[in-house]
Amino acid sequence: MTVRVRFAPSPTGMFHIGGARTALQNWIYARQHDGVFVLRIEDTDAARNKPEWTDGIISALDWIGIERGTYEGPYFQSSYAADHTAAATRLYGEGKAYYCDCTRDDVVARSANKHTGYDGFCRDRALGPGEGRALRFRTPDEGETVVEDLVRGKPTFENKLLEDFVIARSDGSAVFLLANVVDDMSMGINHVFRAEEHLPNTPKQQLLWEALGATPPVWGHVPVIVNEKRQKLSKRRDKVSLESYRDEGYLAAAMRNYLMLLGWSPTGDREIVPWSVVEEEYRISDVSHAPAFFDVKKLRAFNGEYIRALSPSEFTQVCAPWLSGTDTIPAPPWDPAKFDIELFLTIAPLAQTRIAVLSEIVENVDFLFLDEPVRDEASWAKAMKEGAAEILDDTAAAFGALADWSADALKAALEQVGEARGLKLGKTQAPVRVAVTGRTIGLPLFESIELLGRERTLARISAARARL
RNA sequence: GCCCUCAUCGUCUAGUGGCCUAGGACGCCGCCCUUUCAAGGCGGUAGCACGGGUUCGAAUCCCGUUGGGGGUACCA
Repeated sequence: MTVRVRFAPSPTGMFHIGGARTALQNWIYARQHDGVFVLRIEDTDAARNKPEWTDGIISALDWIGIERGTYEGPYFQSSYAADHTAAATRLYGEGKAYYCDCTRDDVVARSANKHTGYDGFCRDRALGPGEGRALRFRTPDEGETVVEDLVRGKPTFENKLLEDFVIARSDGSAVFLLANVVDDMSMGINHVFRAEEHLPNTPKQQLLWEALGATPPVWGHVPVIVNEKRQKLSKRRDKVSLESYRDEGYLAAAMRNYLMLLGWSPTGDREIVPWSVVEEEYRISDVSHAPAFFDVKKLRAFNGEYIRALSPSEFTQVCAPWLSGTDTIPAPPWDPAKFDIELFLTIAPLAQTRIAVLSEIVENVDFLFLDEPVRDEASWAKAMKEGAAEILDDTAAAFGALADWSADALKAALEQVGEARGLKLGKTQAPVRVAVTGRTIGLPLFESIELLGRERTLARISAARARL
């Protein structure tokens, strides 16, 4: 039997990092078993779906390593609507479903408790199809439904506690529970790995598989990812879109590595491992049963390590989008004509160990391409204290007289300026750094000044001096 | 409320009855290096939720308590 897994997102918003994780889990399982990964876009909620979200899903999958062309699909659930209604009709015809004209209010009014399920009011009323009538699946009154779950064992549900749930709306369209099962059946899906939030749906769907005469798949329900308050990541409260992390400058390799580490770890005392190791060692059955917190700080640390591991040319390549801007990444503050790739290439290695996300490259090199350095008032206030004017004057004179405009010579010159006043280099460099780069922190000063050149450096020092 | 589910440092985890004086990583703290900031090196901080069993022996097995999470729609 060929393993067939699927990833079935609905295009209702930006691509969720939790979705990326389940996609990866399914992907890995398929790879490990020489199976097939199917992408199905569940676009049946017409009110909330938008085509652009579908493109977003596909490109996000691409970015994370699930490249188009290497999987089956995308299929669109909306194009199988006829199959869904046919299944609903069949269930009705076989007496496994019945029509119901109760409104939610009716049900609540009869039950006293807002959260009680449907009470079966219409079970034996033998209603036919009609206006305002939804089709409900008739669940068994006895026995239990056991879910075979690769991560959780055998969650067991008492059938009598399963309400008669709606499978088709009054307009005839199938709801998620049914459509999802019908498509999985017709697409030959035999393993379903998804987030734990779907576990309560599983007995219902399993009943549907059986009622439709098929063998249910093997399930695997992975704990959800939570925020610092230990709640499921939500689009409203939390930063969850994969795209936003991408645009901030997280590397796909770091992101996927981190995502897989939520609830799992490779053998040995290691965490940062090549993707091939993950593909080889990852076992869905080893995934932790408890929800995991999405720790951006740790992601950042991972990303920094991945960045540092890049070769110089790779580093330049991945920085490119932030150096010019894209549709979703803001353009840098400098005039594009002033950008000098040679200067960037020279300074890049100094920046590589200093940034944790790629977007930070901009503030590290902007002084080279801007006509005027940025004005960071906090930095100015911190560095331009008493004595700063004299240091700037002395430095301008010393730099101006320098025969050899090199980092070493510049450093020696500034050291002399400091020594004359009994200051350590750490103190002396501060006003100069702010005058030249605009900020109190940044790349190594003398290398930066060497690249900036004598003319621009002296101009900036005197401009700062004039401002004091 | 009801159903399902889970429980090792602040966080992500290793651990599957003796290798545990509970290991690693992120974070945090300190020291070294140092022109700022990083990086790097060294060291430190901190945990088996609680209570009962079972056993010669329990973080590991059982029961209970407490606490957390998910679900409870004619959304997906």
